[in-house]
Amino acid sequence: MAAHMHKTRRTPPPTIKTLAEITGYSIATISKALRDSPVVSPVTRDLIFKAAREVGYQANARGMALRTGKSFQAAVLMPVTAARDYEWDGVEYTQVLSGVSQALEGTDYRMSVHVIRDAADGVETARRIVEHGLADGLIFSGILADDPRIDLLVDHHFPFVSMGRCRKDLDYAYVDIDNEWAAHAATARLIAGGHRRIALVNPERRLSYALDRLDGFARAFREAGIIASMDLVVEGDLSTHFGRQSVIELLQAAEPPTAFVCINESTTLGVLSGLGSLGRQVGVDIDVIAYDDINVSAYFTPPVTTFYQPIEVLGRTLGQFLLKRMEGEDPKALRQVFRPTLIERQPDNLGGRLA
Amino acid sequence: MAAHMHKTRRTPPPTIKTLAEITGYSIATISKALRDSPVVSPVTRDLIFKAAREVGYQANARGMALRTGKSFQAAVLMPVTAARDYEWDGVEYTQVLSGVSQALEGTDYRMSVHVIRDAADGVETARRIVEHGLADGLIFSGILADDPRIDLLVDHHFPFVSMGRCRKDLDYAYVDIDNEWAAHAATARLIAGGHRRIALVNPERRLSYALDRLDGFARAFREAGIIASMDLVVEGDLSTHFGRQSVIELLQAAEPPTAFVCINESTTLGVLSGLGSLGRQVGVDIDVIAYDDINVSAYFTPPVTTFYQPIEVLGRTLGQFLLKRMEGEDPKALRQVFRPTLIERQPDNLGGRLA
DNA sequence: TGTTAGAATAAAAACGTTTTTATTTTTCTT
DNA sequence: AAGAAAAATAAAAACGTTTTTATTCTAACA
Repeated sequence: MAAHMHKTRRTPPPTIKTLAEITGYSIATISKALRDSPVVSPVTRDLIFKAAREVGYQANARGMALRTGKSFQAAVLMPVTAARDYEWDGVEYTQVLSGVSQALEGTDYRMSVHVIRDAADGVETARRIVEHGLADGLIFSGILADDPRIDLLVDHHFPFVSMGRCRKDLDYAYVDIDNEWAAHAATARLIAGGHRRIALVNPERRLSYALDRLDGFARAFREAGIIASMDLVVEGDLSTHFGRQSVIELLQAAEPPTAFVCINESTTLGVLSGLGSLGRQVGVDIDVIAYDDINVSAYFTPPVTTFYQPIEVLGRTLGQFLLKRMEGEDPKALRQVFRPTLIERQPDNLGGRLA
Repeated sequence: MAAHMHKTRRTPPPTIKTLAEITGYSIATISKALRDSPVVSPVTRDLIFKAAREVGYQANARGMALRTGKSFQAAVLMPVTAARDYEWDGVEYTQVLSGVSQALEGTDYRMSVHVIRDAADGVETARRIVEHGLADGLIFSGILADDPRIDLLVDHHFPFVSMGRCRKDLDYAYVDIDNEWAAHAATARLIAGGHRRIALVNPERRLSYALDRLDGFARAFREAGIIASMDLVVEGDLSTHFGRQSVIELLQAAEPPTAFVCINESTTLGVLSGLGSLGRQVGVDIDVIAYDDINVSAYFTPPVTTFYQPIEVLGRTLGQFLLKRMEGEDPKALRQVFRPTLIERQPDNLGGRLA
């Protein structure tokens, strides 16, 4: 299809020196003009810009990098579980990357992705990035209640934005989902539907948002004046397998749950699969409220009530915040907590039989 | 937990010049020694390495980059659909990134991810990467039957490995899944089970692997001496929504399908959802064979037969090939086609009633 | 009409490498 | 033991910027 224009690319790309020759100014003036320095007169500035546009000048990133010590890289730590069998896990990360990349569009920054296998790997990678100047800023998620990466970066005054908050009171920029609120809302909804024995499928407790969810869960019971079913809280990786196993175990309890609050769609699929294999029907024998990562809960049979927050928006905010942070903005001004929206797909009251 | 060692990092990181001062050699000798040049004597080489190890010397990437003109970046083009509603799409890309990153581990290369919204964006991004030297090599997927990116990169002698083959006979490195084989195997299995009217849920026809699948589909019928049900081939994005819609439309046909071959798990979930809403039971009224991206088909109710190929392995191979390609290896030596494995979860013969 | 302050521009140095060229040292010939 | 060849090392240049310092030019002042 493409008519071969074959731009016999033999001329090296124009540099600041090329512009100097064309315009007759020195490279120092060219550099200052291009960076809009006030010391260069407006008329020469325009002249130089025109020339730059004509020859299609693009600043050489390597030259800039060496001189300034910057890398023009925004690094993202992407967690990937080592467990071979749970491949769904981490799936929503494409959305994060997409969002960050959107925010970076049009800037000099590129997005580099560093895959991390576990928490220790994450700290190690963060340290390498800081000490070797592999990037000018960092974005990461999976925040622990006490996250060594945050300590490290705050210590080194390295610009970063975390997706999630730790439980320490430090000055850093973050973007988060209001997990306490969401867990509370889900639990309260089920309690209002008549449920008393509610299971919470939660991540490992060292994760900060696991605690947030526990808090919300407990608060809903407290506000209703009911003893919270803390014995029905299970913790694990967020795999489909884990969801399925949890159901099978919990339903064998002496006082089994009549409802489930699930942390993500992966576990939810497992929960539904487990319920199906035990012959329990969602909406009849049991209610399920989930958290919608990748917008697919509508297709579960039956569709379940979820809380939904498009991750891409978080990603975009992360990127925007990081840009500002790298320009030196106060981290305390760069914080945002998103509240997911409730999508009601079921009455969540076992058809009213519990009310 | 962490005892604050607080490495009052005031000394700048050691450079080649530092090593020169320590050892007494010139920076030229240091550089050559570190790069294992044969002109430097073994004894001084060892001396210099020892010193380097002692002070923890790490070559400055920016200096190297400027001098050599390389960027030490391996770029990956990550497609993200603009469509707001289909968020599952592209989900398996975390596996690709994980694999590539594994291959790059321990090398000087970093992985930079460029998000692309559509085919045109992909070409544009590839061009920018080549012309501005944003990376030393490129990995991308979603190969079109006639893919302008491949033409562009071959033209410019730019190192790349594609995930998928185009339909032109060019010298380039690729990693692919044997889609023709897989589609053939799935279709043949259903034919053997007694099916005659089989639907194929396929991607858009401009994608190279859509054609591969069509070929395999048609071949299975041809080999069985049966007229292929080409009227039951549907093409679209690979969203859950599309899968569901396809089922609903196809089952209204005069001669509706008795079986479905699905391209990925996202569409499969849609297909199952559609079947469920029409009251059809998989394994009873209809058979479904799918392609397993993210290893979650086991949890569908009922579990369906799939072909499975861990994407991470492809990613790792992509990375390994790219490294070799960047070192100048012949692209024709860097080609691999993976055959997925069949995971039988159903008899796929409608309980024998068709045989 | 010289001085001089300020504006505009130029020159030079620096960032950390690699590579080309030059110099010194060692080893081999005879 | 002198000379040449080979081996080892050093010096210098270069990559493309930015920044600091130096120079030139213009205009204002006395």
